Amino acid sequence: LDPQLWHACAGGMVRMPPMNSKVFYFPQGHAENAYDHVDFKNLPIPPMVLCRVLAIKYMADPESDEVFAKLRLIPLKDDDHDYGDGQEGNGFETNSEKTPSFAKTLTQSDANNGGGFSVPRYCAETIFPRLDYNAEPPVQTILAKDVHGDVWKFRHIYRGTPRRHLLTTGWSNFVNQKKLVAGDSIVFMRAESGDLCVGIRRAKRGGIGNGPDYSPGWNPIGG
Amino acid sequence: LDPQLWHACAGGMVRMPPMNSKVFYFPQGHAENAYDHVDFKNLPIPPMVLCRVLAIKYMADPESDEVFAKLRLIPLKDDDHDYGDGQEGNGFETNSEKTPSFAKTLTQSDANNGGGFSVPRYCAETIFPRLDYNAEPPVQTILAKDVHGDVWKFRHIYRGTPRRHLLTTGWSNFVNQKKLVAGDSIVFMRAESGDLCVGIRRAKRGGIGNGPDYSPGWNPIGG
DNA sequence: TTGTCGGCCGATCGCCGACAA
DNA sequence: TTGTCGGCGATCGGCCGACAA
Repeated sequence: LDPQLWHACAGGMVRMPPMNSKVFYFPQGHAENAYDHVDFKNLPIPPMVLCRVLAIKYMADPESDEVFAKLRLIPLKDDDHDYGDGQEGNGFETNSEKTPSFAKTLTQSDANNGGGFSVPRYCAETIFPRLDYNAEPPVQTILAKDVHGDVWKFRHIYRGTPRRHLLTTGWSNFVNQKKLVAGDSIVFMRAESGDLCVGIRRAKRGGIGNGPDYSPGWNPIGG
Repeated sequence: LDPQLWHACAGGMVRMPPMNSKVFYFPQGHAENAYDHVDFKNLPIPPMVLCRVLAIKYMADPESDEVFAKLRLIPLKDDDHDYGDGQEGNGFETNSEKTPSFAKTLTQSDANNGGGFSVPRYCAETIFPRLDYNAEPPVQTILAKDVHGDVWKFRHIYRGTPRRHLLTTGWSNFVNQKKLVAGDSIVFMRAESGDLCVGIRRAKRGGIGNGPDYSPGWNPIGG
């Protein structure tokens, strides 16, 4: 999976350590994420372990398209305090080689069957391929690659009074295949190759404050 | 799973040994059914083992509804030749306590989306609940339990010129849910309780002589 | 007796601009 | 600028008898 698309899907809050950098590994935090609750109090496991990042694998769930990463870590000896070996950055990757991307939380109208997708102007003008506004109506076919490399086709049209950008034909198929509902988010990104990519973020369900009422809104990524 | 429905789905060619009867177990035949090919030539396993049937479990695949059975066998000593202990029948169960059942291979018209199911007269008159032919048109709702105990609802009508029995509303839903195609078979059976039951037999696919051209036809079971 | 076909009617899908937040 | 709505035309599902094998 392309790291750029991975970061676009993960969102700006997610930072990854650079290769070969040093990180602290928290066994109990890891366990509590994977299981319900694990009591480390009586186990001979240190609360944190200084490690070096040997490998990073950017991945996406084949079913839900949700992204995650696998890190290969090797523990460093306690007395291995060579903080300044020059090879590594101390901070996180800033993803500053920014590829333009855009996320929008789906409204009821976006997710409704029989509806299209209302494309925020910023996304259409910044991320999508140039549209010929002289045509009547201005319309084009959009191809977008998802995290698995599958290509999705959409009809992109600029119409209505007042004028707005819409995805029509192909959109409802995408919603159904990906099982998207209002509150989920869609991510568009223009890769360095020029290809358009599409990813999704599922709304958190069932948690406190994550009821059926979602918060619609849009967020330029890493702005 | 009701043994009667199981036998109706399995078909008249399938006979099961009675409980406590003696059978020969063929390890290599078993292995070749489960795997591709197993070479027993250099293994210290006898070609057949005389066993006693301790238990029979009639089952159906949760996905495909296809039926199969699990037998619990215990090997008998070689010198255990008490053939005549009176408890057991020597032959197979004849399923002679016959519950009326009927199987039909689905035609293109049966399996087509948007079509109904053409009910052979014999099936409608022998298996289905009595239809009031004085009504205009003669129509009733049919409930049929599948191998999982799930109940399916069909509209059974007698119409057309010349008159014939059809399943309309509810049929295409059944076809889609069960992923039936032309060439598969459907089995109707009236249980001792009076309940109507429905099972399916998938057409063998991919084997020699099992091409897209199926052999339509109908077969009263155990006739 | 029953498999297949064309007709036809109603439901649904999905594209549209109007309108207002 | 964009979320929601009602309108409406096209498509599809699915019930029907005609007809012939």
